Amino acid sequence: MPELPEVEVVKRSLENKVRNLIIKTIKIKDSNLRYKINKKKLIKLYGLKFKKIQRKSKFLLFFFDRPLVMLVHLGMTGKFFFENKRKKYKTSFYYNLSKKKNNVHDRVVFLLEGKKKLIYNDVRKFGFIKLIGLNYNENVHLAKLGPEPLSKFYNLNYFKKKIIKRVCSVKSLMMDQKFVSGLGNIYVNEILFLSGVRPTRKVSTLKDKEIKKITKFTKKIINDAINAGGSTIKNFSIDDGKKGVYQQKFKVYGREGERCSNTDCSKSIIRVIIANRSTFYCPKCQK
DNA sequence: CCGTTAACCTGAGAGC
DNA sequence: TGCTCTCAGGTTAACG
Repeated sequence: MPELPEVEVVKRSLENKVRNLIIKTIKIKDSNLRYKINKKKLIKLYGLKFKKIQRKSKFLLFFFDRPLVMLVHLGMTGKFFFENKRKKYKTSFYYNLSKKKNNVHDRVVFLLEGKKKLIYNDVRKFGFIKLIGLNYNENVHLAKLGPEPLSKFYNLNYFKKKIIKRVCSVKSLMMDQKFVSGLGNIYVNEILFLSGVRPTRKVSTLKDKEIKKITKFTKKIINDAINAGGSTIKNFSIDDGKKGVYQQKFKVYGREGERCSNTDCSKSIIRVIIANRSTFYCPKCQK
């Protein structure tokens, strides 16, 4: 589901709600996420108090008043609900479950003090929750991540250095979390459109000027998307006022057959498959 | 090491 | 109404 901007919005939305709350009990309603939840490990969180939440690329790290870290990846459809007596808050990107009870995909429920709840809900179960130590940078999921798109290390020189030995398409490269961490299918499509670069281009053929555009528009789009509250797809209802609206700005993603948004272009957006993912571009504006 | 493909899981929406 | 098919914001094991 979520790429860097959405995970960042979840982090910001959740942090103030759970900070300093103590976990009373954890109910595992379905342990079969991407990795089976180790219940014996997870109950180490009983009695611990939530402190800060950190985001690393598409991962969330929950810190406590003990040296333990809860590592969460939302996969495609993972989301959090926060509930208090009066209200149920959803983090953005609510998958449409309008015809069914919306709690059938609750997987893990953290019962907090004051009858508050933090609920992890995940339709497709591609997300995961793991308990790790403070040396989280050595964790297998985090150790090999490339720089974040907003980092100063993601620039022309880095890009050129990394593509020397590679023969893949620019789309595949940017989806590779070891190259740059946090981008996904939507934002890579959008970045390449604004950069005027066709997703199928082999990285060896990229000109400096094009790489500069790609890094520049990466930062712009990711910043804009965070400021827009991320993108909300298949949304049914968001009741905490934090619904993401960046999807209104999509120029190519999901727009197969529609006219290119550039005013001087009359071509239609086409869709191809790259690395098993839908890829959208304008055949005229993207060279 | 690199690139590609399939697999993991569940539901929505289109077409018939 | 119901069946079948394709698609979905991600990651990674297995293979050449």
